Amino acid sequence: MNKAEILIIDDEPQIRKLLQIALESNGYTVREAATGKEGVLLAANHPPELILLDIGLPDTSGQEILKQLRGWYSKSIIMLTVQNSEADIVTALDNGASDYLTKPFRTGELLARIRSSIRRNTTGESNHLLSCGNLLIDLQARTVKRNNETIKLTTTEYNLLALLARNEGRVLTHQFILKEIWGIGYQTETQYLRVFVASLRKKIEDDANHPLHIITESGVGYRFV
Amino acid sequence: MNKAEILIIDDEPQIRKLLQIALESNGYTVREAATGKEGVLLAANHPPELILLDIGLPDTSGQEILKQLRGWYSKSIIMLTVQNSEADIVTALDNGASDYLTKPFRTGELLARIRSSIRRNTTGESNHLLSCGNLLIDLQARTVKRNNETIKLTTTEYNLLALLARNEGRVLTHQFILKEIWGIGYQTETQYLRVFVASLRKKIEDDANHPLHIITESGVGYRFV
DNA sequence: TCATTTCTTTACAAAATCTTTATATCCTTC
DNA sequence: GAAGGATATAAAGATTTTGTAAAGAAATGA
Repeated sequence: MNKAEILIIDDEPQIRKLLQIALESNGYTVREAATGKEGVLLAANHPPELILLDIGLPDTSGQEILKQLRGWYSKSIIMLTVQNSEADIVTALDNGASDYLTKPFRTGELLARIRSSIRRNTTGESNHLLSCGNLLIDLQARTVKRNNETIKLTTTEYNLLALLARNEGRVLTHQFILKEIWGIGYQTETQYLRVFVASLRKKIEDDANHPLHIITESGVGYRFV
Repeated sequence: MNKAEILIIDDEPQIRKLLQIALESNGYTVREAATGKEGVLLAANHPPELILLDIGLPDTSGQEILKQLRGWYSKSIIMLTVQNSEADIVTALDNGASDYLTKPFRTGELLARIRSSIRRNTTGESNHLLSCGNLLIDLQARTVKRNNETIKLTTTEYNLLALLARNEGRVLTHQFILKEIWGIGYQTETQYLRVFVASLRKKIEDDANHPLHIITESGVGYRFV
């Protein structure tokens, strides 16, 4: 069977070793690079299915490498970050990162994120039916069903949900969402977002206090699962 | 009752007269245009159920008019041709004509072709009976029954209801509905829509204040269920 | 032609949605 | 466990959108 190739770009040997073991034991083929330069070269010669990129690299900043890669590489790039680096994360997502993981990370979460990222870029975007648990979003009919019952959403609520759902599994920054839904010029109005996320949760979550669909990524944005 | 509208675009007055008599005596409403330009204008202001288009027009060639119409008009267009013009016919079919008739034509064949063309584009090949709760819409007969009693609708009311019902469950935007019923150029006249939705609701809903069939999607359009 | 129906337009009332403010809650860090 | 930042929620205006009635214009049919 074909093993998906994953490229790790990180300067810390222990992290690389840890990732290698976790990934290989789960059926992935792994390549490693200790520097950004080396990583770009490897990616160019052996385009992998997914790249794990450390945000803090010694030679060139991870952000720089990310931009370079995004010049031609269109598959998923997951950033590896340390805690409390929201600003870096937001920049990275703006630069085209697919997702991020905060060190130290649990293997389960790592694998889940990788699976979801790979799935996302293999499935065709053409589908207009998004099904997520008890939710069914029909982008063509512009309707949303929960447990098979059509629920009533306002224009903004629907737009927001559709945006999140189209990017299932991926973190969308506050700024990005505000730009998409309200337009440029509203990118600082994060309170709008909170209000509408709250009302959406009331309508689509079983328990709005423990949301299963719209997940808060504190300091960064929201994620739909 | 509700008569389907047919637009004739032909420069010869005798042909128009002949068609008009044949069609009106068979329950159609007829509009006439002597030039291609005039025809396009009429079609845009009163989208008919079907268009009869002469292939040899004096101002612009019928082929040109056909292409223009097909830019936005999706129902049937039957070309009227003279004998021995196979090449023209092939071009016309390539340009999106639904069918053709060779002059001189027998009335029986004309009516048969028209019936079949209208049937094809009103029903999407299959059923022409839409049943929704206590409503029964017959797209071929252009009648609507509520609780088994035929109710009286104006042409516009019927067209609107049929459009909504054919797209059951799907949100249709104001602009789309206006374009389909009133023609391109009416896409900002949302007030027309409100007036007609109100009068439709009065006729088909049990309680017009709590409509079950025509649902308002605020800021977007209407949905039929 | 004239009466009748249907469509268009206007005006205003009603409802829904959005924005803003205020306050509560959660979470991280010290 | 207290402080501070970020997030959640409720509820009040403010605004936009929708519904309805009714009058004038146009089209239709006898």
